[in-house]
Amino acid sequence: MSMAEFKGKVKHIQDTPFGYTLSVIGGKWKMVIIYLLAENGPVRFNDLKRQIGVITYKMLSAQLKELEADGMVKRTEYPQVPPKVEYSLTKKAETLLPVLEELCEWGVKNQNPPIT
Amino acid sequence: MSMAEFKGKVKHIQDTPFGYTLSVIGGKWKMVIIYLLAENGPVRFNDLKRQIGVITYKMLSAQLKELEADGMVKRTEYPQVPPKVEYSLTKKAETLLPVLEELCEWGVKNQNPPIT
DNA sequence: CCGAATCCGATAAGATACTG
DNA sequence: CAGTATCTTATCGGATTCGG
Repeated sequence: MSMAEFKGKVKHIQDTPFGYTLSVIGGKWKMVIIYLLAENGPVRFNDLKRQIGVITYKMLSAQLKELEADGMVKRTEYPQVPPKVEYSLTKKAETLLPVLEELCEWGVKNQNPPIT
Repeated sequence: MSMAEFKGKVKHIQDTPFGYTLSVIGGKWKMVIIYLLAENGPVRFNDLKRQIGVITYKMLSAQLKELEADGMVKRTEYPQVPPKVEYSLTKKAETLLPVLEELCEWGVKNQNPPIT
């Protein structure tokens, strides 16, 4: 890598705080999962799948694992038969809810806007 | 209108205002594109590609088309050689910027949190 | 030349059967 | 019930090509 290649190099979005936010909530289903966990409290795996509707087991499992790794979702396993696992939001995730509310409000205002 | 007001009323997330918002900005690169257009004003195709860094021509082109179809991005073509096309945000997209700003602030607060 | 479409191999996502 | 394993299908990345 030469000096010339560095010259005028733009800072990549991935390295910004905004990029961090996107890495945490930018997955295809992550905001939906957070939205539903916020509404319906601690919820079991299959319930969550039913609420999302079209997601597959594999995707839900993967997204939950990533959200857990990023400290957004808490996984609670109850040692019983049949197994019971509940997912809920962490405090960190709850600090994001007001912003998601605003995204929701933006949707209300822009989904079927009056023709002006 | 808040997220909580939809509790128990809607079966599928995609039919809610929040689902609409996600359909508009939920694509893999869409928030990044809006963010960069907001910061750097009208910008040309290849400049935008350079700023994003890792995106391919194909993806950038597709995402811009979808954003344009959703009324978020304005495409201005200048009839000259070599071709020049500038992309900029619409007023609709600008109403979303305060929310994106909050997502950015959330990233600032949560990217490298103190160990507690 | 710049913006963008095309072709193709690589990768991610979907469907569903299966296990502890 | 809560996930995995496996196979199929759709999407994406990268190079190349095209059109103005």
